[in-house]
Amino acid sequence: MFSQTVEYALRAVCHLAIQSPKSCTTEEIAKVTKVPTAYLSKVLQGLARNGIVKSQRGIGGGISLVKTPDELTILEVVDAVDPIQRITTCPLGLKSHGENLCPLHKRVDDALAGVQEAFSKTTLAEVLAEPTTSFPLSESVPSQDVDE
Amino acid sequence: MFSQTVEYALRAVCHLAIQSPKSCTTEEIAKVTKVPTAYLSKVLQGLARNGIVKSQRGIGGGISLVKTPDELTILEVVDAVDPIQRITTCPLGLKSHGENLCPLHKRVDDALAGVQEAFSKTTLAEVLAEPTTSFPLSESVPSQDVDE
DNA sequence: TATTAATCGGACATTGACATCCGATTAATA
DNA sequence: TATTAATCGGATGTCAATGTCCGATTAATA
Repeated sequence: MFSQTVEYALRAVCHLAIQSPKSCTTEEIAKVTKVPTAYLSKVLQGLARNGIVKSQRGIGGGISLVKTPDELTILEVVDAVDPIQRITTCPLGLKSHGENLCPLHKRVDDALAGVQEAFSKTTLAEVLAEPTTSFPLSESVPSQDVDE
Repeated sequence: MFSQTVEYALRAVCHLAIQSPKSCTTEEIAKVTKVPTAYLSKVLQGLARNGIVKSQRGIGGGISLVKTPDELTILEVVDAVDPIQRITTCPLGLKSHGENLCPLHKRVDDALAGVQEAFSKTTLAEVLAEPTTSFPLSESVPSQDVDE
């Protein structure tokens, strides 16, 4: 239902949020998120083109978030790599339906709207802050931060 | 987000529900739903394998619904051709997450659950009964049924 | 200025979704 | 029993998503 690319992008952004505002190399993100390095590179290029991350070439370079984790929603990430396509006009091209979707397509579009709504209301910061026994990308919940 | 095949299957089942309990030929369904005939044939075969429709070869044959429209949900149709895959275990294979999804994957799975929930609550009969200015697969709302 | 560490972007390979075609099969009926 | 109307299922084609590889480019620094 969601593409592999969306899953990869979310993992990557999640790691970047954890490390924020530090930048990370593609290599490092790939290792932590278990995404094929070469493909992740393409995904990150997409995120960069759409203003979610910025990239810096050369020594000391890497990828970092453009926004802070509390300003960045899951929806923005999803839409950057694989936009949620709402149904705006009748897929059969029926003239009389136009903007006014028939009940069938209305139900489907409502489902899409629900996903969009849910994703738009969740920031990366919220995902990372949520108290839980399992922490994104990590085998254990980070206890007290050791040091930096 | 939803596959072309899901869209086609919903259209086909919708027409079958309108004609229910009559059976229709693939050719006829294809014409009304504007789906490529040969491909629709494959989609219908899938629906038949999964017990949504039954098919009858030979003269006077065709495709018909197994259930009545008020017993058949959108979810059953969707799941028959392209099942909504919930996230049951950590996609990264992290041992400690197991059943217990991290907040990131929990949000994504919640979105899937929402779609599943919505689709499971809508029957084909409801879709066709809903008062509206646009009727599924048709340019005009069927006024008084002419005759049969 | 040479070296090193990093991303960029183009070419290519693989796979699955979407789509087409057609001979085989099935069933009604003249 | 021959004809006709219908689905079935296998072979094939096309294209986008996924994934790999590598030379070009960029920037820090010794």
